[in-house]
Amino acid sequence: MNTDDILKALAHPARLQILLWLREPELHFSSQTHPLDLGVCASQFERCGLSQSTVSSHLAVLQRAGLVTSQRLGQWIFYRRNEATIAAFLAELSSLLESGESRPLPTRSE
Amino acid sequence: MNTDDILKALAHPARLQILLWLREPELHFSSQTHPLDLGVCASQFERCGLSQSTVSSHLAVLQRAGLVTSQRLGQWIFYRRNEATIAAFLAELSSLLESGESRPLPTRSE
DNA sequence: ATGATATATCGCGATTTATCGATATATGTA
DNA sequence: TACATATATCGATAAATCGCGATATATCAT
Repeated sequence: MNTDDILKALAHPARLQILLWLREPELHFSSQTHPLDLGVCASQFERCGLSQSTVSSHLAVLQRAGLVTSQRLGQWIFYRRNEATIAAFLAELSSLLESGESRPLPTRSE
Repeated sequence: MNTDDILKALAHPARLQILLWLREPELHFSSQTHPLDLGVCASQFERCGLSQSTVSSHLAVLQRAGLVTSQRLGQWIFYRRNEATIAAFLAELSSLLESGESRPLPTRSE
């Protein structure tokens, strides 16, 4: 888990969008004929408006950062989020960035 | 709070390093003669190995992203973390990226 | 006013990233 | 085998980012 690589991977709107779409495959990719449990077909992400080759390149960046995994099934390659890496990254980033100050105690309301 | 701008700002090791240094000013900038409550002098960050102009540019990126604020005092400009924005960003990123399993999903304004 | 210090901005070259079309590779089908 | 489909890779161009020195601006001190 390389935090710098992940931050770079997230620093492009199309790549972030892909990760967000993959949070709810059944909502965004219901048109896919194959079961969504396998993942989402690479070609599905061309809906972001970029060409096939560009989308392929973005998926490679996400995969190299460890944010997604892929699985070939016949001619198709299905992509899924790598929840373990995503969770580890969020934990790491929070740990790094969060204020070191001891938090003010919550005030008791009524 | 623009999540995309913040992600881009964090996607450079020197800028991330500056934010991390600013978490504990008394630990990293004890050499500063001025009180650290004011913030940390811009020139202090040249310890990352980059030139004065480059450091100034990185500080401007952090400030435009809302991650730090600055305060002029005489010839010096003191930088501090903007804890509110940092916390809001972390909350937003977690909300966006965390696994959507059995959880209401946020909608994203482009 | 002069000079010194701190920071920002400008201008430029170097590097990286983004994007595309074309092509290569892998698989499936007839 | 030949053809179609899905994806990756290649080559080129464009755009963005990075980094620097030089310079401008603002403030302080004398």
